[in-house]
Amino acid sequence: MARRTNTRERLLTTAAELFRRQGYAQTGVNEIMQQAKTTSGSFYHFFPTKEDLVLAVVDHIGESLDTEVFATDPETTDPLNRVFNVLESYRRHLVENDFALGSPLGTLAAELSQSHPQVRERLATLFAGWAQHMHDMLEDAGDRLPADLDRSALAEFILSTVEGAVLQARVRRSPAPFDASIAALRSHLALLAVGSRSAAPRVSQSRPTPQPRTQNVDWRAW
Amino acid sequence: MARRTNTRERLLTTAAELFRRQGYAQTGVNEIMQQAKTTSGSFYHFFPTKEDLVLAVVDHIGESLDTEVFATDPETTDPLNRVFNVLESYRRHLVENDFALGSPLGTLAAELSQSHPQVRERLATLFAGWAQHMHDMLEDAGDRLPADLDRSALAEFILSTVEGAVLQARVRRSPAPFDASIAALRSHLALLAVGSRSAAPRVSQSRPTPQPRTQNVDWRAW
DNA sequence: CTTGAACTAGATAGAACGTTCTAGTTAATT
DNA sequence: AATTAACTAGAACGTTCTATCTAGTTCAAG
Repeated sequence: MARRTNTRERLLTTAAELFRRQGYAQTGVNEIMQQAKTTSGSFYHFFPTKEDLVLAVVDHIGESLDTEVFATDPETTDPLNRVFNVLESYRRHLVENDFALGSPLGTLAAELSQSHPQVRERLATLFAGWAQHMHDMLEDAGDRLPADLDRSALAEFILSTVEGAVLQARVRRSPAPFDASIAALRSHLALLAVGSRSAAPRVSQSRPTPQPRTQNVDWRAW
Repeated sequence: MARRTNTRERLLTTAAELFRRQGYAQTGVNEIMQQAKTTSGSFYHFFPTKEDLVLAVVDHIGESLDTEVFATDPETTDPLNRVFNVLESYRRHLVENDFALGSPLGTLAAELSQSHPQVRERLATLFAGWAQHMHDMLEDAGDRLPADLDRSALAEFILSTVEGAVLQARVRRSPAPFDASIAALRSHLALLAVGSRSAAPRVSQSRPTPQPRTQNVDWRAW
């Protein structure tokens, strides 16, 4: 039976944004219904409970990780540039929304991982998927990183850093701690690359002052 | 007027733990009252609203940052060891509570930084204080780190990493992503130290298998 | 002993919440 | 045109929540 309306989709995307902006408990089903311009009849036709909705939202986030965050940018062939383009997309979401939006995974994870086991399970899968995507990029870097480097561990490290960096930026309402964190990550990868090659790229240790940037500057640019 | 009972303190510590374990919205004042063995009369005698309580909890967390997390351990004089002892204390809280407790700052920050401006402000101060403490330790490391290294940025980087690492560990219910993140942080500091000295410490790039550890092993041990 | 501020007890109020229910309307299928 | 499943509308329900209210008890100070 083909779907006849887009109400379900409207509820899903509305809820996704509201949850990301203000959390799960702070977002009432009434608010979701109003903003999605529908009523409780439709809401409960598509989602038996509010928890079913958040589970669908988590799945939806999982899809957008593949199709948006980690969508292979054909113009960026350099794997390490792709790594920092992902981080840059987190930064863009922060500043474009005045630090009102958290990380898509992080906000729900912090709030629900204890009380909603099903949500926690799916988020765990998505975190693992995120790290896997990052791992693949690091693999693609080939011999530009040391052969004995644990790329899975490094991927989880990068995930930790970006989640914490978003959190700090949100609370401080400033891009500074985010930028400092990502700059240090750049420095780390540069140092690793130094160790694995004879030609040593220059690594600035001083605080960067990031500018609006285009997509394909060199990954050591900040 | 001297305080005659410890009810206020009981409410405060009970709320602090419950908020950290299950979040602000998930924790009702009834649950706090019951677990603190008092009634609503007392609750609202000390805290006019639930928000006043969480503000007091945040202040309480701020104090315990100074007195517990960053209390100068007199037996650990090496500044870089002190850095990783702090991170180790986060790990201990995680495993000793089966990943049920989040970071004291992180849990409230993720949930309330958008909807409760006063909470957000105080948390911002505490994040800055955390980074300042960390910065001081890095300063204490003196010439073991490069002279031109931005120690404030590095401190914020460490904070980002540990907050994200706790989040990942909570969601995955495993210490592995935490350990991977902290190991990478160790590696980063080691690499920085390499660059600033002639004698190069050995840095293992392979995944660590952390053991229960005593306080004063060398900071490169993992 | 009296007074009064500090504190406690617990019933109850009043709003907000997620959810249910009945009565529809819409549109594809036969 | 009739049928039927998909979907919508919105009032109402029952629960849970924070907060209030009244009536106390306790205890240090005068």
